[in-house]
Amino acid sequence: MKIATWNVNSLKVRLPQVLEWLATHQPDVLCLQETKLEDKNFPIGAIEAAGYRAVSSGQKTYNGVAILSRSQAQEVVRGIDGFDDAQQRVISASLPTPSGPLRIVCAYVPNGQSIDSDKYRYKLDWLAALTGWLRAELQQHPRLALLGDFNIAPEDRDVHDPLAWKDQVLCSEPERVAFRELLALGMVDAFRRFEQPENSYSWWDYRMMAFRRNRGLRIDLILLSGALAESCTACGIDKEARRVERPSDHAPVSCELI
DNA sequence: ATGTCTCAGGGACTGAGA
Repeated sequence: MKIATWNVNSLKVRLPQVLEWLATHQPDVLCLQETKLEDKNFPIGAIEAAGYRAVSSGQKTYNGVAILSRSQAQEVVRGIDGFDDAQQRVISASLPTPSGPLRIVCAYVPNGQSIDSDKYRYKLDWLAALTGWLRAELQQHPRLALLGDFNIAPEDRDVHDPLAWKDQVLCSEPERVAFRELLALGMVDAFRRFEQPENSYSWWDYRMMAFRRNRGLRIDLILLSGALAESCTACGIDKEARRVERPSDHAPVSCELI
């Protein structure tokens, strides 16, 4: 089965591109971030017409996450248990598979703005809460995949110009330490389990012709629990989705699970 | 290189967030 994640930067604007991508790539699961829609405005009709179910946790203007799936999502949970957060950034659900239930956690990690911002402190607190919560979730759901926009480039090879980005938000050491705390739960970065092209990124700033010059960062990730990582046979970034008319600034990332 | 895109408020543009 194929599971995927995509920061769409407004589902209202990006709906045609999302429907096109679903039709072409036929994922079993697609996690969306930055839907920027309240649940009552979610385009459920168009999604269902495309053959998918959807659960969402949205708000007006900012943030918002959703899980699209072929089969009906079960045990849907919104947010991080024990972390009071007005921002809609996490939705989780279970999906039946032949190998047993698959737990999907769709996350939109705070951007942090800059390392001297109060939003950066919020980002680090948020990541600590996510990690603590996931430790318990993994006990409950051993076949767990965490997909989303992490707003962290894990290593220098995930950055087009590591020197320019050194100690900047998305690349700073405290963020990378927080990311490694997630890995320490036994999670595996699916993308790095396979040989990949050099200079592989998932996000490029709209400005400065960044995409055309491939000046990007790899911040959209799929982390798999140990049990699931064994069954992963491929992982890749779909740069083509960044070449379409009116693209998101992010490209989708997907992986294959047996 | 504060250079693009999206959204809300409010009825043209500005500011916020990314």
